[in-house]
Amino acid sequence: MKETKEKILLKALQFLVENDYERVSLNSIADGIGITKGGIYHYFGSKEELFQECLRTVFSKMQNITMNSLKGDYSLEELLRGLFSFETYLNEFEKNTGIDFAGNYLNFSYLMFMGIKKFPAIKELITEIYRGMQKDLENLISHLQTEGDVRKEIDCRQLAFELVAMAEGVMLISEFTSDIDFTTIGESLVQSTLKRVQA
Amino acid sequence: MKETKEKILLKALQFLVENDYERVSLNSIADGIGITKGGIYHYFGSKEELFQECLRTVFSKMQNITMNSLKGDYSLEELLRGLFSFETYLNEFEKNTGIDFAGNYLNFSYLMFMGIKKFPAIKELITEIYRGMQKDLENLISHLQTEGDVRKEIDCRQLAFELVAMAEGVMLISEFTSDIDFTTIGESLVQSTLKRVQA
Amino acid sequence: MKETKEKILLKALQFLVENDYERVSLNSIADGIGITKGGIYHYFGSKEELFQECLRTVFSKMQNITMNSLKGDYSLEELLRGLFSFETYLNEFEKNTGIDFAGNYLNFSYLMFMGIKKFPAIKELITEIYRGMQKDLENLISHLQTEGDVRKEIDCRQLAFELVAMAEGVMLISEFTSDIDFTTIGESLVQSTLKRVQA
Amino acid sequence: MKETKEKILLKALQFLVENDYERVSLNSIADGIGITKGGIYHYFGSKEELFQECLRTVFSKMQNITMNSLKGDYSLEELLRGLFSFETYLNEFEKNTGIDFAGNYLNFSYLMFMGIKKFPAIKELITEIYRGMQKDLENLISHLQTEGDVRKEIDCRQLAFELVAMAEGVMLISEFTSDIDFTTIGESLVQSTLKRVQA
DNA sequence: TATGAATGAGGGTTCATTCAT
DNA sequence: TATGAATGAACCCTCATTCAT
Repeated sequence: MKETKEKILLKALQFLVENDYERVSLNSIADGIGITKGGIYHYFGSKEELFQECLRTVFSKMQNITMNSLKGDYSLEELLRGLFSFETYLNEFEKNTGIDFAGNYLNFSYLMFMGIKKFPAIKELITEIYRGMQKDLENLISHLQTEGDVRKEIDCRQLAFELVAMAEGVMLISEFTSDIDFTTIGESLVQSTLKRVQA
Repeated sequence: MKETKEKILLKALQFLVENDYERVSLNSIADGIGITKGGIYHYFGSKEELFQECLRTVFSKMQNITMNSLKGDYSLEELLRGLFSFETYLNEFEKNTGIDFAGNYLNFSYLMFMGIKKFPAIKELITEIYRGMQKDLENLISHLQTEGDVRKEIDCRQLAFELVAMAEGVMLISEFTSDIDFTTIGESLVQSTLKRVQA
Repeated sequence: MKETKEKILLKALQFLVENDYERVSLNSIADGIGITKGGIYHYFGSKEELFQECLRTVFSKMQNITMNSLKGDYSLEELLRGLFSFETYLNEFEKNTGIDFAGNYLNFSYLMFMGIKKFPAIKELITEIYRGMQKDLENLISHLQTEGDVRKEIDCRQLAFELVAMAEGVMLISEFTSDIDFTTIGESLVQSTLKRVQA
Repeated sequence: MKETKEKILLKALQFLVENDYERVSLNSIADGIGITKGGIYHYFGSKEELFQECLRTVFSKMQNITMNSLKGDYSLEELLRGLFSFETYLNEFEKNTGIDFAGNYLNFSYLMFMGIKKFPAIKELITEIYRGMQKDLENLISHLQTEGDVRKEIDCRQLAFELVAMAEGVMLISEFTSDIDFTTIGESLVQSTLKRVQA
């Protein structure tokens, strides 16, 4: 049945969020879903294959989420506000995967870095995701520019890059800075960006 | 002699940049510097202890670098330009550690994430580094504000946070976006920040 | 198959009789029965677990032997003679375990002491064995007392303790005293005990 | 200085009472007395040599104690009472070695068994001790027999053996039987022995 | 489709021992 | 007389992998 394979992938992902690759044993996965180690080899040729598929699945879902979040007919302000409401991402993600990142951006980042170091193919996937986000954002901004909502002198491509980078950076740094409020930061970024970009 | 201990630490760090923690074996380190596995235990009580000291050293050096980079009597423009000249960091770092990150920010980030997940003590060290950077930056901006170079309505603390986050985010995202130039990005960020902040 | 597990247990016991715990390596056990070291971990979670089960098995069998030896409708003389025919124990034991103690009571004692020092659970088992022996003996003596074969003033419980202690002591000391004959000793003890106990 | 060597021996013994041979490392001994592992090799050619000398010392002291305890002009009752006042042994021993057996006969027995299994030479020493005890006891009893205090038909040699065995056995078994009082047992043995032996 | 026995390579760790100083 | 660096062998243990069933 398909169920078993998906159970394996899910358990693998769950453990991968908690421990690192080498620490996650096929045994623990098998135990976790009530099958035998050997059974895993019916669905995956090797541990690497399993985890590669696992990560591919994760980041595919992530791509869907980010793509959908940038479709639609947003005003500039709505666009920015969506971009800087960081928690939405992880929540959306948890809804789609069933994996609880516990609001922990570190765990998610670690997954990304680990995937990249281990599987070159994953790096391309992730690159694709960010590239897509930037492209979508660029298009939206460009559209707003055409309609006169964004200043003419703005380089849409670069702005898109900056915005994505900023969002990412804030999520990362906020892990190390407990005395600053997420929502305040988000709103502040929205306002300062509006000020320098809005026509 | 002290040489051996430092050779061990250096080799450990070198391997850690390339592979992940579990993959780096004491065997390979020992082989790499021409001693026996058992010899490592003359200097370190365990693998964990070795790598913790290894990471502690790395991040201590990083702290020194970042702290020094934010001392001095900068104008607002100089300050921002220093903040967004990303390559300077890694270069400075390589000069101090002898470790070649090959302009690869991912490897460095991985080191950070791994350290945080594995050693709580390291997390505190890193938190301290970022907190320090933000505090130093806040003070510098605050000073500039007193002198009338920065707008009165700016919240210095929050601006400091945003700037650090942005710098970090750009370095990270740029790893996935090969078609944008680092120097251009940096200069553009300097300009747009000046525009919204300068009195 | 169950065979392998039992082979492991048996080999472990055999080596344990010869060397001490720390000296018996899983390697030697594995080699001794033609499997791999890793194979042992299919049946036992750790070296300790293996040897604990090993000792538990040994002492359980011992319990059975001693219990059976004290059941039945013996006369006082038969009872004592059974108690002081030391070799019977070890012979019986070898029949049940296949382990050759080579008439060497020291090896067996060592097993006991080692088990006690290392595994608290084993200590309780052994305590139980001796307590059982004493209780059974006490009941038998008490029964004989009721029937008028044992003097009224005898404290059955204490006599039981003394007899067990004496039997044990003789077995132990005889290891260091080669110039005294076991059978003579046994018979002599039977006679002197009869003299002071028999009604 | 002689001090160091004795410190080593003493520390070795102390650890040997607590852990078993393989578990006691030269490192822990060296640490325990504030010297280096290498320093031990100035006094002992190997670990085995050290511990053999260590055990030899222990059992030599034991021999002195037991020998002295059976010298003197005792009455039969005094003799027996001395023999069955078990705690005296360990106390005397602790006074001479500084090692605390914590009233724990098991630890002492274990030392004996371990020594025997590991060093054949030690076995002979111990055999000698017991043989000596039996011989001394035999002489004392024989002397009492000549004086008419012990029945004529008693085989002195065998009685000596029995008494030593009983004492040993009681100490051993009492470790497993917590609900019987040492002093009561001792006194009871004295009485019952008197009854069957005294002229 | 899945089990379970077994392998074999490798990992971290301990420790007696050596030796230059 | 003692240190301290270093070795090397052995140890327990883990785990991905294979394969007969």
